[in-house]
Amino acid sequence: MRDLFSDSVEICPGMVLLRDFADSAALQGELESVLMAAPLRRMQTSRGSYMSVQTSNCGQFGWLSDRQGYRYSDIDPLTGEPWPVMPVIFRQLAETAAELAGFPGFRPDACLINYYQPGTQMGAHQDRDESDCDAPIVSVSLGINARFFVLGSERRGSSIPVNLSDGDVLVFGGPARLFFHGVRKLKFSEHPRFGPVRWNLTFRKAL
DNA sequence: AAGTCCCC
DNA sequence: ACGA
Repeated sequence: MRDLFSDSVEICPGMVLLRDFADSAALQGELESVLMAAPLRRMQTSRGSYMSVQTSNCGQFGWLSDRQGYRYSDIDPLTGEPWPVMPVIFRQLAETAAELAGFPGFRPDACLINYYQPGTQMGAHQDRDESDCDAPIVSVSLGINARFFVLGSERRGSSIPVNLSDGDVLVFGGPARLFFHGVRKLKFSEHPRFGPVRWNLTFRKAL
């Protein structure tokens, strides 16, 4: 497709960062529409504690966590309705980024929306609730900067730090598909359009 | 364990 | 470290 895009960095084998690849303003408008139909909520973990991030979903399937554990569902438990349709520009961005990163044919059926405010963090975890781990994960950052970190196949050990800014797209697949990763406690800063918050869109092939 | 707590 |  477009080998024209030069501002890409290989973080580790299977993990590619496309810097400022996404049209942040265009995604922002679609995001607002999605959230009107599927509002943000705070998910509970299986042991009863709450995640600091607030989440929603769009696409055929949405990621859920509650006392039953983690899973994908085609129904939003908050509204009882199917999740909002994945906007065309969301899907096209994810497919193009995956192809550029070396994962052609990616067709996401789920988009998890994570909302971070100052103080929000995401502990080290693996994305392992998808049936097809041959498909990569495409992660789009919007709003203020965040300090992302990557471990390996084990939770312990040293991490690779990655600064993620508005419009950055991180693709991880192949050997990095099941790597532990997370987001450090978000530091206060402001973005001209989004204000003092960060959004993350992660595209997956859930089923 | 996508979190919390506790000790160095 | 914990117990999933």
